[in-house]
Amino acid sequence: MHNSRKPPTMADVARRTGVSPMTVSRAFKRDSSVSQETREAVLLAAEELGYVFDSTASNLRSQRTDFIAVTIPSINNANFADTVRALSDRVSDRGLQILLGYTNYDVREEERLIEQLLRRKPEAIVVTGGKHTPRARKLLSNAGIPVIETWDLPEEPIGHVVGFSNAQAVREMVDHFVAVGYRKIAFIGGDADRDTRGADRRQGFIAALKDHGLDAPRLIAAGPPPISMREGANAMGQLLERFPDTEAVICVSDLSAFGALTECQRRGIAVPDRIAIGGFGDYEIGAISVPSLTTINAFAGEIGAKTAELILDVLDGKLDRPGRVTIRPDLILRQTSR
Amino acid sequence: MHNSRKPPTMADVARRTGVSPMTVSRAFKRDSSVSQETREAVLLAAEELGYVFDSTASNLRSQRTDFIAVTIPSINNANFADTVRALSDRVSDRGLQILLGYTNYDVREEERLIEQLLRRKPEAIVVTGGKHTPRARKLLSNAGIPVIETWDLPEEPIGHVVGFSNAQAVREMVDHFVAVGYRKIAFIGGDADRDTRGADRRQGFIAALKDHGLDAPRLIAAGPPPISMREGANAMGQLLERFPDTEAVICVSDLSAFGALTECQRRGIAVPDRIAIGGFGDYEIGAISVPSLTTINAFAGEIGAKTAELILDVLDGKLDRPGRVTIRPDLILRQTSR
DNA sequence: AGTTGGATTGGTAACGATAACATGGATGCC
DNA sequence: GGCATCCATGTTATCGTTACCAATCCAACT
Repeated sequence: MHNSRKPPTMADVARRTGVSPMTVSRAFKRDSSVSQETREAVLLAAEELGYVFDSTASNLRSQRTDFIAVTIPSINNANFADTVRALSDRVSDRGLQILLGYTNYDVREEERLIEQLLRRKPEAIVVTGGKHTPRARKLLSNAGIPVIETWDLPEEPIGHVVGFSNAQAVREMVDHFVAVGYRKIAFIGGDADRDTRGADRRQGFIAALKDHGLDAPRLIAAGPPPISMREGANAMGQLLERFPDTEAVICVSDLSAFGALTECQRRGIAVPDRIAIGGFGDYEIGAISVPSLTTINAFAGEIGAKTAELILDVLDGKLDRPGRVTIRPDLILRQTSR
Repeated sequence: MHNSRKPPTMADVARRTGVSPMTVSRAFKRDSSVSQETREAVLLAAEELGYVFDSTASNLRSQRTDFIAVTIPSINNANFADTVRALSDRVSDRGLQILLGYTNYDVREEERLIEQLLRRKPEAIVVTGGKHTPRARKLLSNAGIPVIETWDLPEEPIGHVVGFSNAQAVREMVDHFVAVGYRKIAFIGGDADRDTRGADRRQGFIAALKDHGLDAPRLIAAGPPPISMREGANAMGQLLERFPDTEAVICVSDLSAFGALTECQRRGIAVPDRIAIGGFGDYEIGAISVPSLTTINAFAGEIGAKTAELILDVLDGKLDRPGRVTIRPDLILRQTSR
């Protein structure tokens, strides 16, 4: 019943069923023209033989892999996970599979990853962010497949875009904070260059303060991305020591914001009465923590969903020029701020 | 400079370099015997032509894909993400790439996913958990590649195992809780059948209570997995209403435990004085929350690392019989319990 | 000088599915 | 009845790389 020989091929299934290999091939496709009867016979024979469809051969001959390549900065981030999940859910029933890689928030690693992914000949490639090495840009441009940049609004997109302005989103939080009376506002974020979206948020923060004619910005560098809760807590400690009169702090993500909140709790500092806290990303923790976190919802899931739609449209030929889907982040006011 | 023709192949690169396609192929491999001079010439020509190595052809001819297939219940879970990250980091410098899929905590979906992944002809397949449909078991057994079950200690493993006993881990927490004087202990978890590791934890809980001769267990079903913070909070609300005299509660994960903690905070219930809380998984939130969470560290990263080691050993022929790596979870006592 | 051996390169066939085209038979329509 | 049409199936060649084997070259040695 079990043989330790070579695995069976379509030819074997064909022989057993008494049809041609071509018919077996058709039986394994969804919409191809095979009689119901024949298909069932083929699939039965395949199951009996323990035949497993060989994508590698199919990929080469048909020049289709049904892969959608996706790069994210970190696999361990609920925002990006939400995007990937929504994307995956919406393309998977079309037989497309996500081929995922992560860059560790490093454009050099992103370049390597992109090259590696393109060798697999995906049908489309989705990258997080709009900043890339020149070679990465070139690789993407020449790949001959749809390219979608997400989580950003690059000025010179490579192809399609589904994203939002990180700077603008933070600016709106600053506007609100100023409107309700906060003046001495700080920012907790990562080191300058690694996390480009984090850097954009900081830029937006600095620009907004300037527009409001406020103090020189109080910036706390919490270390290389991703900024953990722990690092957010440490950064809050630094902030309280270096700028004790700070009235509000905006953190690069809800994770660091929560860390900052806990540091205040440990020190007996009232939030938001003594200091207000704002986060970014609308992670679940921000909704459930006590007090709950003021934050910005960037609609991570919707980014994935819209990206999926866009990809399907392009692959169906329904969209022949670069698409640009702009997401409008929502400021969510909760208990850590007025 | 740019042509909208067909993408170049190795033959084009060979022609431009003045060598045979075979030599081009060798130039793209790491250790193959090509003179330094030739290799550089080939790679230069390739770059000039914008040639991108075609894995699909390579995969078919060499019968190697360098994929490691991995199934996890959810892409949005820090524990599994840690495992995948450690695994990925350790196999990627050997040129192996993770092919990731998620099952939504459903063995039927797992079966579908496993079949889909096996079609891609991975070098090995890593599955989370030790419970599968009969057909999934058969697919894995017959795949002819190393199979590694993780995050569990199945009694009849399919192949290799890197994991721990979920039941035993929770049992040890119960033992501790009983030792320090808690008697009325509850459990917050998911619906019975979906999350098999969660179900094992509940089983361990029930068995441990019985061994200690305690009350009928106070079980709160928080809904289908994954149990979110919000669901943990709701479950805590239910628990407080149905069993107001409960002294301690063990939650299926740190996320639900944190939700439960916040519910106590909202209701002004002292933790741990009025009720103690234990979690599972040692998520970052448990270490940083105020109060910090008593939990169980299952060494998610180490599971990934050991799995990687095991895979590399098997692929190198250094291990010819099924490996079984047992992880010993750690009980971490923090502020939500005595 | 002749032989051996290692390093480098080339020629040929094959991996296993399917695109493209062809065929036979049943059905529909005037 | 004759012809067009459609459906189910078969035949052939091919996708682009690389395993396998062979050939060449040069240095080192007897």
